[in-house]
Amino acid sequence: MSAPRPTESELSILGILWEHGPLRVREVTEHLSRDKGEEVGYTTALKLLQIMHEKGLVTRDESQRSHVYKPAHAQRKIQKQVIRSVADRIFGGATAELAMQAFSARKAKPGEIQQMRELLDKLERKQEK
Amino acid sequence: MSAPRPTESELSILGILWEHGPLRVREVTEHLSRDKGEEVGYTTALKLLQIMHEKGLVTRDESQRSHVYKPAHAQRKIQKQVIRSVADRIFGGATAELAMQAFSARKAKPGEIQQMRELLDKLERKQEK
DNA sequence: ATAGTTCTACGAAAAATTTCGTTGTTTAAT
DNA sequence: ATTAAACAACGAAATTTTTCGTAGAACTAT
Repeated sequence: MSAPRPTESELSILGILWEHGPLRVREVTEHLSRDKGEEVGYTTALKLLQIMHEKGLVTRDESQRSHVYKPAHAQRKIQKQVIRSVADRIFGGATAELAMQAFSARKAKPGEIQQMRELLDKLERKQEK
Repeated sequence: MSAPRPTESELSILGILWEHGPLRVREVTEHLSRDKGEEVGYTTALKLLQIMHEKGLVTRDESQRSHVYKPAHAQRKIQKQVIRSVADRIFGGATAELAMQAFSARKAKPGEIQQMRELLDKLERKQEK
């Protein structure tokens, strides 16, 4: 029962749910509209969430009249899935290359550089064994 | 005249063209089939390339009967575009986070770790100014 | 109670993307 | 000179994804 690959819109919704916790359709609609800079219809968001529910991409609490949705899978898991897909398509599979491009894509904060250094140290230690 | 955002299939084709140089439709078809693990029709690939040509995603040399296609934009440019899109959707815009996930996605080679260290040094020096 | 609002469910329209069949032309082989 | 193979162009079918309208149930406030 592996999760089907989310579409673009579905990824947007998952992003919203991960960032802003369990949400009702109305709230998802608002976030979606804001992110997109363009009004999104309520039933549009509803339908998307219903489909995602069928696919097993989200779970929902139906105890209240307005159902409350949350992602069915860990953010890390889906992120990794997408990274692999992108890497395979346009980086020739080179995730390290992807990582470097990503780091250069926007100005890094000092904390982020430090964090990356620590990651590198950890990876290196793991290798030496 | 900014490049329209490529679809998934279009990205796959761009990936092939970047990796294997200017190609004819037949060759693209073969790569596509191989990557996908499933036969792709010749006219399917042809049509995609024609559409990409209309959109300005590829250029082609028509001096020979079988046209030769190549990407219209630098690999780096499109890569960055996709990275931003992915980061905004499911990383809350955090490209640094995306980078770290990517680096962990597959086992890094020693050279890659070194390369990333150098990138960090460079970025840090740039910041200190 | 009645009217207005909010919600789910659902089907189907609309739009976007991908796949394919046909046609006519050029090249290659017999 | 015929026949066969390879090609571009094109339209349209097929599929996938997104958007929307409508109906009916549940809740709210008068």
